[in-house]
Amino acid sequence: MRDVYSAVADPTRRRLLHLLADADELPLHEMTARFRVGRTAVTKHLAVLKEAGLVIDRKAGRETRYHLNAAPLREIQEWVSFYERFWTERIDHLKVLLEEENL
Amino acid sequence: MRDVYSAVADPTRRRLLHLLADADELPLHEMTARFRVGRTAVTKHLAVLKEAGLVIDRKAGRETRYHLNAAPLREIQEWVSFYERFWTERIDHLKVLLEEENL
DNA sequence: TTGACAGGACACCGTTTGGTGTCTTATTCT
DNA sequence: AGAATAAGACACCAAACGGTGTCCTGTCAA
Repeated sequence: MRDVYSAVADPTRRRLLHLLADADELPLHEMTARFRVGRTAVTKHLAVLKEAGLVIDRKAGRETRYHLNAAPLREIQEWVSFYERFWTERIDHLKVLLEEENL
Repeated sequence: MRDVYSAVADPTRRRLLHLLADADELPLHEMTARFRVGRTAVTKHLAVLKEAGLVIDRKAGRETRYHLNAAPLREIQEWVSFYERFWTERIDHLKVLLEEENL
């Protein structure tokens, strides 16, 4: 099983997730058509996403269809939400208030 | 400048960010002490974080002190929040409701 | 002033990554 | 039945990555 952070680190893989977000289910060749890179490369990216649990694939005739599974992204959301307080501008005001309180 | 997603993809770099979140400012040697890897490796990781704008460094005497700058993480938060609706269980109920409405 | 400490700057190395091309198999269409 | 399409399975490659060790230069303290 693969780390969800590194799965999402690649821009091509993020684009793949976005395509799947709009389409519910897509066959490999249809996705490949929207990229400059070849089929083999796209297959590899989808394999990485699958290892991270971000996509589910099933065979339908001669094509392999992929489906989004966003659940593992929760880990990233929770992780990043921890840092939320650091970019809120209110933090500066709070700092001042706390300093005043300590005096 | 470096992609914030790939900057955060490495677990060691995420740990570095967490250390800085607790400490406001830390010199290199103090961070190195908390890792198994050597100083050179830690320096490289901090360089990556700096390229992504996630840390700010300044020289103080013979030590280099690092400070967290979480702002670039907003991009990740916004990106991941787009997928939030996919893991909310209410989405299933909404789907059913929309289907009923279309009939 | 001499030694210890902090860290920049390299050179180096094995592994992973993102990509290619080719061959083969299974499925669909005519 | 025969052609075309979809995709798995390899082998291969250059570049990036994460790490090391070594050398050199400032800076602080005895």
